[in-house]
Amino acid sequence: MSYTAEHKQQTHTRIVECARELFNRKGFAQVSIDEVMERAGLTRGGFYNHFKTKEDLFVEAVEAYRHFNPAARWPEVDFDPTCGGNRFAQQLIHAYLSQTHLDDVDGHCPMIALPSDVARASPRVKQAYRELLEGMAGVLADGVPKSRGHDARQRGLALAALCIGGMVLARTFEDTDFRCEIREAARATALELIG
Amino acid sequence: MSYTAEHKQQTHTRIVECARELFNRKGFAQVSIDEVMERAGLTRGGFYNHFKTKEDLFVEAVEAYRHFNPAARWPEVDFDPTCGGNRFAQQLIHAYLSQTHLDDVDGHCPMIALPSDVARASPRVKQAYRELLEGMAGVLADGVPKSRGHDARQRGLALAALCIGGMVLARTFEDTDFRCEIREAARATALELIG
DNA sequence: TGTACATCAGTGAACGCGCGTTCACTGATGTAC
DNA sequence: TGTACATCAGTGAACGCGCGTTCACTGATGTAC
Repeated sequence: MSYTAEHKQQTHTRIVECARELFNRKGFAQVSIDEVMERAGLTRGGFYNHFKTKEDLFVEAVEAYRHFNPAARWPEVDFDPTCGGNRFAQQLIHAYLSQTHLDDVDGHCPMIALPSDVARASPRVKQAYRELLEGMAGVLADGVPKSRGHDARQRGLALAALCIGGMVLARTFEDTDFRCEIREAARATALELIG
Repeated sequence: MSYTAEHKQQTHTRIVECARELFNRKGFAQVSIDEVMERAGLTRGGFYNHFKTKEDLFVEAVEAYRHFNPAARWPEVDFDPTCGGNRFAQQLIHAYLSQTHLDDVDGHCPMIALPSDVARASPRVKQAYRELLEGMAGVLADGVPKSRGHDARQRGLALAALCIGGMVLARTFEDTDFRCEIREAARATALELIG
């Protein structure tokens, strides 16, 4: 029976995780399969035991981020799952636009690192990306104070655009001060909007 | 004396313009020099009469956007150069987050199309990108009502992040309704913030 | 318990292709006389 | 005005390289007996 299914699954997951990190760093097209496999401690040829094409790997790499634990990723934030929607949205904004997140290139949210790659990719990749965005916008929409009469979904999408846009721009530059300035600017306005 | 300097300059500009459009559409790495030159009505080899490397073309393509006329680009907006800073910022937000801009892939602002490419490019490309961003944030900062006691530069950067983030996200998807929903959400919140 | 075997995850050479860049050339152009 | 010439923008074949993918193979593993 050769190896166990579990062993294959572990290898598969390891490849996806290495790919996700490399795509975050360098973009989809700039990462070779050789590079991914080497990082996973394997060689080129084995890739096709796990994936039909490189594009399939892209889909799984974007999907993979959903399984991540925000509490583990942003240890400086005390995520409180029992608190109300507004408090949770505040915590998300705080963590998403944190210096920790900005500095953790491997761990970047794919929405920050890969929008232009996704724009050129297959519908399946776009779908995985959309699910991430709807998830984030949903959490933010749940945090919009009902008293103010805003369209919560609309405000949630705008807040997501502000958070993601702020990080996309901050990530683009090398100047430490400018990166931080953009991040802080987006954070201050986002927190003000959520009230 | 062969051709005039003016003739060479015209060809040079034509190549940059074609490159800018193609980079907007497909990203820097996904566009070949063959493709750019063919679009400009020339052949491969001539490229190196005009540029030392492909990266040099990238710098000029990002810089090129500064020379564009917003009134020509967004004909549905009555830009009024004599109006106050606040009105002008409103007009910019309206035009930047317009359906016209979203649909005009060739004419997209490079800040929307190329952030991840710029993040991986040389300092010169980053500098050209930063100048675009500072320009946009400056116009927006000039539009922030002074009465509210906000840090105008900070608010200008956040508004730029919201506008750019909204367009980056909208651009990522194919679903017409979803694209429009994101764009409108970002526009409504941005206009509300500028007051 | 020990051994022979079937499986298939993983290997690494090879293929075909496209790309950035180089280079020897060509021929349209402006100038000198 | 007309012609011979020098220039250099533009041409297109060629080079070297890296990539996605294929394929014949190998050898570690779990199972059957």
